[in-house]
Amino acid sequence: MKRRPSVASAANAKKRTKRGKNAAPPKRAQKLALGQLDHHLGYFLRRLQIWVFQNFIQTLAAMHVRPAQYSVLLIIQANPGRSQAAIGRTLSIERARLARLLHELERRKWVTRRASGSDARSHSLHLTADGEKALAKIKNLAERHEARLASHVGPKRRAQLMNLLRDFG
Amino acid sequence: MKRRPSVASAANAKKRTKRGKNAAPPKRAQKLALGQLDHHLGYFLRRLQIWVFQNFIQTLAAMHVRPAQYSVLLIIQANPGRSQAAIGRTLSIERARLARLLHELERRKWVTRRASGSDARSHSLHLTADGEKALAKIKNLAERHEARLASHVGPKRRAQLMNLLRDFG
DNA sequence: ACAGAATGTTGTCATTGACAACAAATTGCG
DNA sequence: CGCAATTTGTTGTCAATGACAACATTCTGT
Repeated sequence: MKRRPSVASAANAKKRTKRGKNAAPPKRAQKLALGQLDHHLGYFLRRLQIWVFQNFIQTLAAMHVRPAQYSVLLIIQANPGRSQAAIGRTLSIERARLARLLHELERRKWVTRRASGSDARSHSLHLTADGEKALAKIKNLAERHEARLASHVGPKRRAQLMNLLRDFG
Repeated sequence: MKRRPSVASAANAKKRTKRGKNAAPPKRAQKLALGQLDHHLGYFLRRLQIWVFQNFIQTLAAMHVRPAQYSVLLIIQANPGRSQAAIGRTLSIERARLARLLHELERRKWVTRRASGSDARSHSLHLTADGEKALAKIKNLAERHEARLASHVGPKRRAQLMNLLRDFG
């Protein structure tokens, strides 16, 4: 910050007013008007999405699993033997990023990549036994996360949001 | 990718089958099963949020405004003269990031930072005349974005989502 | 008056999304 | 069949973002 000579004026006399019970809250608690932001779905969508991801990451911190990794593990479990391209299409993860993400999962011995019998370019992805075990633990934590989410937004609101968001692909 | 000798087998004979109208779609269109992902609000929340932000960025590409910049401009317009700290608290933008974001808006002559009369540490933020003009254009584009969003998710669903998301923060 | 908090700045690091170039393999089409 | 275009996976790079630490300056509370 550029430091400049103080320009203190008499204008801050009102700061000395002692606050009655309906007066303004202390400065650090003030929230400002949202203006037009109040009419943008994306703003509220993003705020909740950030809350959800942060809670997920914290809740699963013990397993060091991030949301994208979790989603890839689930998709491999539900669709064993598929290629990176198929998984990337399903989750909208770009090829380059998925390749690096899978390197990490392979390094941890959770995922194997075998040669595909039908297409020598592609890998056939499977969970290892370790991967299945880890994913079981991870799913437990993910359920805890989902419960916290429900109590944060309200179970009813959570269900309504699920319905609205799921069936519109 | 590691290149290995082809292991072509007879197993791909079915690839020659000609597809009837109910047969599987071509490989590149296949979507896989979601597994447990289908029960996670965060997954669907994130997918829609990504769609919204990408559409926003594309729709406002002519003005080179990103979502975070837009939100800061709106908050300054709705609350002229406030400090960076107040704006950061409202939008949950971290101090360091907001400082750099405002440097950029100041460089573009959309925002000014005057010395605050009451607190020599803080800046008093205002839109310039240029900033007001630019924001008017930006708001027009943002309305176009919001209309596209409504036609993507359905106007009714959009309204329901707004209600669910807005009044719980 | 003085310790601790707040404000804004700069530096650094990790994650993420996007894009380009590449080798190997497959597909499509004449 | 033969060859161009496409697909698959890999690596490299860049920009945006979020997080955190250190710092000088200023304010607050007691």
